Amino acid sequence: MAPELIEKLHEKREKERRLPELDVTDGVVMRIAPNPNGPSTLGIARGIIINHEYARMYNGKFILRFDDTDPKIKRPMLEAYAWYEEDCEWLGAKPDEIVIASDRVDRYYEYAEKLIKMGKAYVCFCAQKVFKRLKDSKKACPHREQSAEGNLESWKKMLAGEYDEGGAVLRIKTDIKHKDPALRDWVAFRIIKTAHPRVGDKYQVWPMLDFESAIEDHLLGITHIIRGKDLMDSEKRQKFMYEYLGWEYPKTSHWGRIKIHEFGKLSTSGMKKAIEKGLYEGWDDPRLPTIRSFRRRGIQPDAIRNFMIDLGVSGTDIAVSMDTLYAENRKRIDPMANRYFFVHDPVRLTIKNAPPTVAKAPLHPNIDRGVRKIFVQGDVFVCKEDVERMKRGEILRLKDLYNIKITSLKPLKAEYMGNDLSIIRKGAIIHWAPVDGVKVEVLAPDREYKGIGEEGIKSEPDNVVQFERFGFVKIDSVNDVIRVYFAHK
RNA sequence: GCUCCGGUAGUGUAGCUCGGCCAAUCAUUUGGGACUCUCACUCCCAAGACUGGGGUUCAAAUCCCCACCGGAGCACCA
Repeated sequence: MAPELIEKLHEKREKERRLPELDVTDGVVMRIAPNPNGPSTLGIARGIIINHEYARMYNGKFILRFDDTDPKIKRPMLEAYAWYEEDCEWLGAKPDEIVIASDRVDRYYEYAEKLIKMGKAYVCFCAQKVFKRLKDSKKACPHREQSAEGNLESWKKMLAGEYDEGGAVLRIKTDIKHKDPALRDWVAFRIIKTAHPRVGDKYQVWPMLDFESAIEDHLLGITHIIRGKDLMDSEKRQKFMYEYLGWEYPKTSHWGRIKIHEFGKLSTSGMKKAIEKGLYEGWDDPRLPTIRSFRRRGIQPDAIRNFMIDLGVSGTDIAVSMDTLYAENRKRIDPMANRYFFVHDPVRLTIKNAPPTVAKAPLHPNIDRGVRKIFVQGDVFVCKEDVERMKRGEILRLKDLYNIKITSLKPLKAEYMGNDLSIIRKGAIIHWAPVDGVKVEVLAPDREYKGIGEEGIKSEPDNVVQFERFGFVKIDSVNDVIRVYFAHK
């Protein structure tokens, strides 16, 4: 192909990977604002990657902000703060700034007071159900008419801890008759007496996401917000505040629901429960869609990044398959992964008349990195799956070793048949493991595989390798038993 | 019930702003083939879509209306 044509192809491919342009007037400041009530998941990685990518595209700023303002229901996890930083960095999205909401509660109080004084917020003592009934019929509650002074006094009492949990909330006045019920006089602060994992019992009055996020986005100078469409109404609620305070709302766009075939609908809290019950080994269990898990399985950050950028930012609800991510990952790890034999559910195969042989198998089929030498004298292990397909009298090739003829199935026996490569045909080559091989356990999303591998696997801790005819894996730990995490086919 | 958003091949996506160059892009997937001592990689070939109905127009995936389908919000969660 002509070089200029190849050039053109590359150009085209580059274009695919780009996100749609942003409407930029004056710089770009993006943020990802998770609640650290668990580690980052694939869903949050989308937010991290897309927002960071936009900041990068426009030489802007990328901020990681922890919206950890609920010490009770979605209680933050102390370790998760550092995990988020780690995961962002690993994904190639190192934040330029990190902000923690629970450090800045006093500021939120200041703005609350300001809004109360402006007559744009009021302390509401209605029971939740009572208010809902009023709101649904477009009726104001009696507390809405309280004077600014009266509200200020109640607010101070709230802060002083004079009310019980659920006894009072601060509401932002919007339009109680607004046609959209989701926008009518929303809650900005509520009382929570549970201690916060970071700041303890310093505060008993906590802002709701809509309030905290509204203030922070302004203070941090966020120019563009890109997030899930579940937060669409949040924008409409916050815009009332922005108008009262004379601020300009960032430009926004929202993407749809993302569902991953292979993982179903696992929420952070759902995963937490399952881990506590012992169903999973931990947050980085390979069966969980957390970034920590992907990292442990040998999924490359670039693969995740391209995958996310390819998904784009459309408002459509999408259901994606991990196959696409795996294909992306395979392209990256195939050149670097050395090849080894691993036999799961091993069956001992006795070979008659075989001369002692040193098998020489290439570490990589396309790149010359030398060979692995495996000494074999007579017997080897083969996969139960392969045994089940064997027929008596069949001639097979033990890959990189020699040929055999199956002479018996019940006790599995074979006969040495020389080394003639011309017998090789599709489906007649199987892999094997030496009888003195190492014990290997592979933890895969669907099951755990136990078996025997060749000695050389020991020399690859933390590396991604390919177990031939099995799949790509990452060597997790090397002890008496080698622990391995399965990546994909 | 009220409010909002969206519907391009199996899956995701480009095209829609400013209608014609769209018999619709790219990737993945699936099928076939080549190569190969892996069911991996690479390469080649093929398959497969504008939700439906009206309207505007010389011309509609693109603009307008209706219908249908999907999703989100209406929390003292984020």
